[in-house]
Amino acid sequence: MEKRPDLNDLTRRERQIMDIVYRMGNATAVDVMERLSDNPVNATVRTMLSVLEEKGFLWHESEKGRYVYYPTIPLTSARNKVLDNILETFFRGAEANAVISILKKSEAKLSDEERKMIIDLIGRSKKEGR
Amino acid sequence: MEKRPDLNDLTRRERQIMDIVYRMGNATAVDVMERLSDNPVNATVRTMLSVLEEKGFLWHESEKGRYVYYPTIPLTSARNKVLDNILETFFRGAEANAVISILKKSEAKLSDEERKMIIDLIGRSKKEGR
DNA sequence: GTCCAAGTGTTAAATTTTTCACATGTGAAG
DNA sequence: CTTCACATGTGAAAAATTTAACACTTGGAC
Repeated sequence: MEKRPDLNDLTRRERQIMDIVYRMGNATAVDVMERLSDNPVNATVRTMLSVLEEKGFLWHESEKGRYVYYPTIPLTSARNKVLDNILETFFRGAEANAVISILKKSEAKLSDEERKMIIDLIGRSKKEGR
Repeated sequence: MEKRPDLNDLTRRERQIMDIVYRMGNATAVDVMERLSDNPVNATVRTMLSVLEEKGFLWHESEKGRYVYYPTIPLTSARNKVLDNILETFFRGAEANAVISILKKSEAKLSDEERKMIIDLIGRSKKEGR
């Protein structure tokens, strides 16, 4: 039975690396190395990338002789997963705080559509809730 | 120079334990042990709790001879920190998706005040943005 | 084709994390 | 005040993570 990759099982270093890959969309060993604050040696990073691939978190394609790594779990799934997690452990019953906190950070960036969608959701909650 | 505790520096086990403590508000060794899915021995958990205390993530008080552990970083700070992190690495430019995703999960749970506050924030963004 | 800079895989060592056995301390009941 | 169930602290082994040395490939410039 092959275990499905779960972002919660990552070790510290693995997590740092996956964060970089998600942030960039894809990444080579050099990309990752450059962004790690404690400057590990290139070979080190490559080993970790291989490990992550073996564990099923990454896959790569070879482009002009260098490997470009991509996450196997798509960004959108990954972020919903992690969001669920922090809601569950840090925001139970305080979801509104999360929403408010995010909105404060991104005030000016909402499109009209997004605004509408959010207001819709709130309206619906008003009807049902209390 | 004493380093300030940073939730991003946690090892895997440490993170599991801190999650439990945050979830419960406070916790004894037994509490933690019971909630760890792979049933480590009691002494193991206690060692980890000591380590976490030494690193500055927890403190304890003794209550009828047993230690009750509390996070040093208050829940509200902690959750803002982790929220920042995931917004940064997973939701850049897609903050609205985060908001929508949260609202869908907590539709009925908003108080009138919260609803108002959220709508306010959205309104403000409308004025400034575009 | 030859060369070189820049890749890669592998293996083993170094370090860190995690585990647990064991000795010791403590509160409450009798 | 003795006892016992249930705490705690510690030290050292075991396991896991992380590092890097070394040997081998590969693409592109010449």
